[in-house]
Amino acid sequence: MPELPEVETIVRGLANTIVGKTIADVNVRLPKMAQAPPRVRFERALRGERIAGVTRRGKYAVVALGSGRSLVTSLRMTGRLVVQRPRERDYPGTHVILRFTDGVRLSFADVRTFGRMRLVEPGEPWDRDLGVEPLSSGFTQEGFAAMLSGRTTPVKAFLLDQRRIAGIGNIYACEALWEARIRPGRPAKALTKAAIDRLHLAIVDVLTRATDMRGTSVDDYVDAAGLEGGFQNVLSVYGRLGLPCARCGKPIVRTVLAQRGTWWCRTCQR
DNA sequence: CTGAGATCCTGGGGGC
DNA sequence: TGCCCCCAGGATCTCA
Repeated sequence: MPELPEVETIVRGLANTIVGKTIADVNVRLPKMAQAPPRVRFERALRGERIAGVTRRGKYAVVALGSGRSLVTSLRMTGRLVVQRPRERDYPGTHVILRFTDGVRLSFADVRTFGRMRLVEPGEPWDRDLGVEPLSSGFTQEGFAAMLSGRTTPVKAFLLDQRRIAGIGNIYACEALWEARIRPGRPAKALTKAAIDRLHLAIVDVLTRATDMRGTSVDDYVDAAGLEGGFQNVLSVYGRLGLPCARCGKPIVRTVLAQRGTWWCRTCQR
């Protein structure tokens, strides 16, 4: 499931390969996957557009177009954005294809069809409800502490709330809480200042290390070139039910919190 | 406002 | 071996 490090890796790959290209035609095989503003036709609006840049906001990949419009893609769990050479075979489950004038294609594939591409008008505040970028200077210890204060919600549920911090998903929420030695079910407001600072540091550290390793491939994730990431080899808790905690040796447990599988160490996460 | 629960999907894994 | 069932999970919506 692509979270911030995976989307960042995809976006960097796209920035290196498709910027400057011009869209020759667009093929939408599953209409719900490709949304456009009222009275705008997705395929027709994109035809002839030049790719001006590719950036990331939270877990969204944002393709800036020459006209000032943007193509915002949410990959959800199994979505893939992959660049393909001319005549290269389509990925299984490809629902939207942008073909450039040089024959290269950008394919949007998703076996579960939860992902979405959305064409956005210039200046449209599509990311209004997204919180702070955790790897930006705007994510401070003080700001984080203020967000947590008074909240009764379990700290893990808080980390998954994209309106507060944008980009953390289930894998990195579990990993950051383990690194900070905090029990996932602990109410946000019950964290001490020391614990808040540990968690702030752990979030930045985990996301940075995972991005450096080009993300985590546990099931479906691949980057824009179709390559897997490397962080799945160094996970501390996620998916490691029964395996020994790297810190204390006790077995990792799995519980359910906020309707999500939650892996953690009962001994060293308090 | 806040939080809980349902919903969307289908490949793959577990159980028998 | 084969088949069935159920689960994974991000965003969005509804409801209390």
